[in-house]
Amino acid sequence: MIKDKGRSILTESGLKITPQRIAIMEALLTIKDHSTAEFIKEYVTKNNPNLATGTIYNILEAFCQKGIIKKVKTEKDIMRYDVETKSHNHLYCDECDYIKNYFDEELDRLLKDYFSKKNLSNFSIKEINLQIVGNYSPHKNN
Amino acid sequence: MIKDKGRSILTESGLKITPQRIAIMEALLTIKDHSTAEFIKEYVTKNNPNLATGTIYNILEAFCQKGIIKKVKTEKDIMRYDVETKSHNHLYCDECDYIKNYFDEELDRLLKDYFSKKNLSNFSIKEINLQIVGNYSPHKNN
DNA sequence: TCCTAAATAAGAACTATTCTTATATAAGAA
DNA sequence: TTCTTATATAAGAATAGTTCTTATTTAGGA
Repeated sequence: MIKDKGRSILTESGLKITPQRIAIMEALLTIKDHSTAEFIKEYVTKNNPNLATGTIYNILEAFCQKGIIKKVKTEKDIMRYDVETKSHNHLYCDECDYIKNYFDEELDRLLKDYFSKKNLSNFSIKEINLQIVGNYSPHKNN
Repeated sequence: MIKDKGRSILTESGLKITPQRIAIMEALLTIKDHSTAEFIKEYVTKNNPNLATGTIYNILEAFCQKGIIKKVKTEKDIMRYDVETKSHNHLYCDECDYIKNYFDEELDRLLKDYFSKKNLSNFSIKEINLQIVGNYSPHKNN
């Protein structure tokens, strides 16, 4: 069950287990898609009407710092949060602001090999994000 | 001269030539780096103290639509504007919020070839942006 | 020179996010 | 279990980058 999965992720992270964190964890795992804070708020406040907006941002930030989720920036400048931890890149639709995960191990390897050959002076690489911008059809909105 | 270059870019674009547009064009060409709207404002208002903030955004937006410049978002979520039109990717420093252009034709070719082989279903690629996030040293701030 | 659509100035409005402070609570200690 | 205390949360004010509104000005064609 998603609730148990969420709870165990929290336990492993070392974060205090609170109802708010469980609710947001559950929302992230259920929604799956790259949710905005606002969408998460809508989802979560159905059952937890008093959950404050600031708390949502606090919790999402805490999850980011523990590596449970990752921030993804959209074309339209709103932060979205990604629960997928497996290495992947993103397809950005520039019309509907939808982001789709793009898994491609071959591509990952290609890039990794490429940059390990290169030596970027004065720059140590932490991660490489490939934004594939284009047009997703049919459009999805959330 | 930069002023002439700016003016001729404007003429080619078909945009009306106004003192404000010339000033911003000149600023972009002089600063070169990925400027924030605020930095451009500071630069431009030295000689044009009445240039309104909204006008700067309008003009930058107009330039973007004509393809003269491109928007680039930083790690800290502030919009920056890039005058470089040659194909390139970006090095993002996650500490000093500096963005450096990264030119690499071999990489461009590699990616282009890779995705022309692939067939992403329901998605037509317009452009591929590689964000190379890491640590730029020494740090630059602006 | 005149005309008109387009551009600008000024500043209010907006919105995603962060901050502040008082209150509540998780979870280890006794 | 109850107590303790550092941590988390609620509520809403504050912030900041950006957009919007409206009156005024201006570029460039007629």
